[in-house]
Amino acid sequence: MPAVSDCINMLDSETKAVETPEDHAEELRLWLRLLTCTTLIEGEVRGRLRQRFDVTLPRFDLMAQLDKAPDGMTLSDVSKRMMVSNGNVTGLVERLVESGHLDRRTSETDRRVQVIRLTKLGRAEFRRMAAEHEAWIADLFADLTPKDVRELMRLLAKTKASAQKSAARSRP
Amino acid sequence: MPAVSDCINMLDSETKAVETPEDHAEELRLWLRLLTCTTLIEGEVRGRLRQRFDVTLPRFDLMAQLDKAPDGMTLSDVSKRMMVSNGNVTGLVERLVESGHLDRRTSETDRRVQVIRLTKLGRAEFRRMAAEHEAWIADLFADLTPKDVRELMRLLAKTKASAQKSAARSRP
DNA sequence: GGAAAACATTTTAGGCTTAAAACAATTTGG
DNA sequence: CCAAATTGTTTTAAGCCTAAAATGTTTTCC
Repeated sequence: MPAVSDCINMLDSETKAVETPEDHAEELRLWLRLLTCTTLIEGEVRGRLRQRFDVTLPRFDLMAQLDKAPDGMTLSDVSKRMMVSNGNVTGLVERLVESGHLDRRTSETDRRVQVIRLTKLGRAEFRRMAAEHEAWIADLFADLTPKDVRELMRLLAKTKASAQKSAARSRP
Repeated sequence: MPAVSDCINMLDSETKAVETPEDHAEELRLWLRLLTCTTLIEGEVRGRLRQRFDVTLPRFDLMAQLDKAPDGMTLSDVSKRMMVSNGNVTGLVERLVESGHLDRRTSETDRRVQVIRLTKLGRAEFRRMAAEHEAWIADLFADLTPKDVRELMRLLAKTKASAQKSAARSRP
């Protein structure tokens, strides 16, 4: 039979991970910095889009998706690509159809599906905005060298893969 | 007097930046990847907070700010730290006071100012959530080596500085 | 001292966002 | 074939978020 002191030691050692949890302060700081960068840039782009073109960022993002898909996309496609909820897309599309930027029609092969496309107006306006938008992004990242950009791309790819794995683990 | 062909060449050369704009596709891709990473992680954290603690991410973020400030913060401080609008904070605080997590009082030295603090309940609940939250973040970044983390920190610091400079340029 | 500027917060109006439930159409498997 | 599961979208209820205007307070500076 172990002595009392042994029991205490065993307990301490067994529960160590709980009592003195590992230090993940670095990862936490990294996450906060990542979030700060994104929030900063996103806010800047949002403001410039509003001031310059009187358009919201979500509308711009949706149009950007459609610009890459001349044959149109389904609402589900858009929702997955933009990583937003289905209901969100429904509302966004509604307003963009209303303003004449989007064309929405029910698929002829599957009546559940709505296919949306940019209208001529929508495409023209998007192209005009996209050109300036690209210049803004270039300016926001202007202090990064090409090497910095490559390195960030690599590390963010790794981050994305890591996060996706973690997300998959959390819902089997 | 220059020949016609010279005029054309001059025109081409002078308008080159407009006609064949510089290629900033790399920066654009970087921005999209940055945004994807953040959205992915943010969505994951949001979902886990909701499922595990029935709390929203903005509430958690606000409580995190206050946990670091035992003497409380003004609404403006919070608004700047969280990089959200003033009105947004007003609403968030209202709901957290309502639920008993926050204490709000008018400053005695400046009657414009509202000072908010975590209540005992608020602090206890936050600490409980924060412990798990830190583990989630560690897991989401699990595939990054310590060197990756350091390098990302460095590059994101550079990115933040670059974006802040660009933002300052755009509103003198 | 008092008008004007600056500041902190709230209000307003509109849009964005989500999760969950509801609905509609298609596919699947007995 | 047809009931059950799946898929695509919309609806609902609640909360988040912003920009701009409004309100109340303090500071500045003639």
